[in-house]
Amino acid sequence: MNIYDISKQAGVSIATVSRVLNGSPNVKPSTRRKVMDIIDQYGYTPNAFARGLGLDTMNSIGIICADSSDLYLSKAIYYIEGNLRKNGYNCILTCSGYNHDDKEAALAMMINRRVDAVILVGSNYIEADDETNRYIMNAAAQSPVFLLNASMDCPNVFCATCDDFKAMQDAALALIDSGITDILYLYNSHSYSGRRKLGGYRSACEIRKLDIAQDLMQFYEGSHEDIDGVCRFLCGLRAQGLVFRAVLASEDMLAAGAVKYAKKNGIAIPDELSVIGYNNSLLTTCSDPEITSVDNKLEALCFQLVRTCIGVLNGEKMPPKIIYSGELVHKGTTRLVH
Amino acid sequence: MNIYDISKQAGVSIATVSRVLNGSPNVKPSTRRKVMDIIDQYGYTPNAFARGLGLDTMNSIGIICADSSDLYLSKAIYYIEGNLRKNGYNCILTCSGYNHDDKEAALAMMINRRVDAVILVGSNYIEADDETNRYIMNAAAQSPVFLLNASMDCPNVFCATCDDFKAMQDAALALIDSGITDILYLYNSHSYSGRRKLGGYRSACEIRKLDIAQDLMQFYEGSHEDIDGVCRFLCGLRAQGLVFRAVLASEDMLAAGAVKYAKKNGIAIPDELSVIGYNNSLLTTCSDPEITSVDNKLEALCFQLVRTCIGVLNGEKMPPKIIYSGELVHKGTTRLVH
DNA sequence: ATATTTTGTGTAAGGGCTTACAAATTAAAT
DNA sequence: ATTTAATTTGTAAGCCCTTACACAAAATAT
Repeated sequence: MNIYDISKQAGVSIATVSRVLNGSPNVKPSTRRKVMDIIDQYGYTPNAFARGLGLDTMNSIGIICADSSDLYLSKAIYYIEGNLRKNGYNCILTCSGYNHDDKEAALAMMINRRVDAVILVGSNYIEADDETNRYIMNAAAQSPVFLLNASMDCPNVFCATCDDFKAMQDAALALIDSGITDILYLYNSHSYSGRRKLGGYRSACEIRKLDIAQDLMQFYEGSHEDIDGVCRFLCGLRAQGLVFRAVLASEDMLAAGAVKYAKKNGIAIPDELSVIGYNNSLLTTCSDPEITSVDNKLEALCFQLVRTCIGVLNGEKMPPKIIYSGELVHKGTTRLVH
Repeated sequence: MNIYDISKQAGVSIATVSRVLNGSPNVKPSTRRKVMDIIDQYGYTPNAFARGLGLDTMNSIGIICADSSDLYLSKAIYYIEGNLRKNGYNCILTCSGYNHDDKEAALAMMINRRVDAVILVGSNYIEADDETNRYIMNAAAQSPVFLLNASMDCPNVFCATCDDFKAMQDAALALIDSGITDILYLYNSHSYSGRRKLGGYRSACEIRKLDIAQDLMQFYEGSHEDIDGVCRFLCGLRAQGLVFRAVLASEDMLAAGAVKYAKKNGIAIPDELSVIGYNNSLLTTCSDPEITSVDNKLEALCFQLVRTCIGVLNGEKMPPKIIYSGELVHKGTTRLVH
């Protein structure tokens, strides 16, 4: 069943059927009705591929993320997909993993499929190195590219990011100003936002004239889900004699590991150990006590990113960068001076 | 830049270019090289829409889930997408929400886009009522449909499910057999698997000749992320005088709420209250003590579902149903007799 | 050296839609 | 009633591939 069949049944030309299908105003109401009746009767649906070929778009947008099951990224995907759908777009999702070549392949695949735009979800995607820049630029030459929680100066690349530097700086300052100086900064990503966060921590220490002991910045190499691994990792540090009275984590899951560590070792939270996480995810609520964490305004960022995307696709001039401020949400793992 | 341009540059016909592009064996090696050189030189990529039109497929598969940010569903998506990608398929993802019409619309959209198959992720999608059956059957008339954690007898519909009935029955029996009779069954979904789980609980009670007090089966209406809401809900039940010495939950998040409730009220786990969750997700590790939970073999199910899907698309005869057994993973919220 | 098979290549016909432009119909203006 | 303008419809030319079929070239058999 194709447009010719419908046109024959309705006694009109294919052009008229096409106009009806596309809601063109230049169709006599009676004709429209006649055609619609036939369409409904046969349950006809225009062939999306042919349509795509004619219009050079299938209204689909590529979403690439490293790992769609990640607590944080999955939320981003949810928000982005929902907003795009409201605007009439479909999403082609792919998980690139954290490997370089796979990321590039994912991007190339999207371009091949001729998506209208590509959204790179999660700063984990963007390693902020020249190699990455190169292939994102290549992609941007074909389709506009939108980055969530990353930043890049490149034509046809648009970003929505949380000011992680500032947010982490604030979190660190809050700890310092409540009298804690031995702050262990715990992170598990060298990604774009990972660097920004680390920078924020360092900057806070500088501002308050604290020495930044190298071993108070620890990189956790384990899986993104291995809370117990984090716990063991911290136990190890303690065994080595490292002293810290706060854990400032680049992700809630690391913070959850820190809480677990404290319990295991009979360390009182927040009296003997303060913990601050990042993302303010479900994990912060699940933990006991609940974890103080940075809300990085994910929903708003996703909303704005999609808004920008739609604008660009409609040919509007859009700002290349949107920046939101994070916010420290005080819960049970800190006792901060306000 | 299209296939004509390439053919002109390479001094061959478009048919030859097409053959090179599609890896046809009937091309002289020297010709292939000549064509490939031009293709590489211009970075040419065949138009996916035209290809789709010609082949009547773009190798894409629709994934529909209620909520891609759900801890459990997001994992399913991750596994499914990964497996499909390995087999050369792309995924079009959409979140239908829990509303009936939206689900139907999502399904219709996938069919319109002419996906090769549709995968419905999560039993939440399948309400096991006639209305749902109708539109899934409609869809199945166009493309094969694959259900994760749901079941349906319908041509062109294939399922991979965990035997939730049995798993929940086993969990309940384990509690009963360790001497606990006041088991509060807590659930938050009337979905296909939700019913199966409830059935398992009831069956266990019957087997052990326990009366099933109606108020020991409680439905939680709040959000799927509101752990505190669950906690309040249980506090409410307690205030009303309901006595229970175990919480058997249809989802880990509910179990996490139960743990929180116990702590808030100074109830010792597992001595005074046992808790069992379902899905064995990250939440079980995050909680203190860690939550005993049912592992429902999600990864294996996803693997098999995709395997079935690929088989069907290759024209192979595939089994319409795959059933795995769940497994109770003992952790800290129970002290069960083995 | 010729006939036969195998291999490689080209021509042309779709696949199903959109849309510019031409043509026909209808409405408004004179 | 006739001319002009506005509305509605149809024709045909793309969009860019794939592939059946025909034909040419090369390899093998006679």
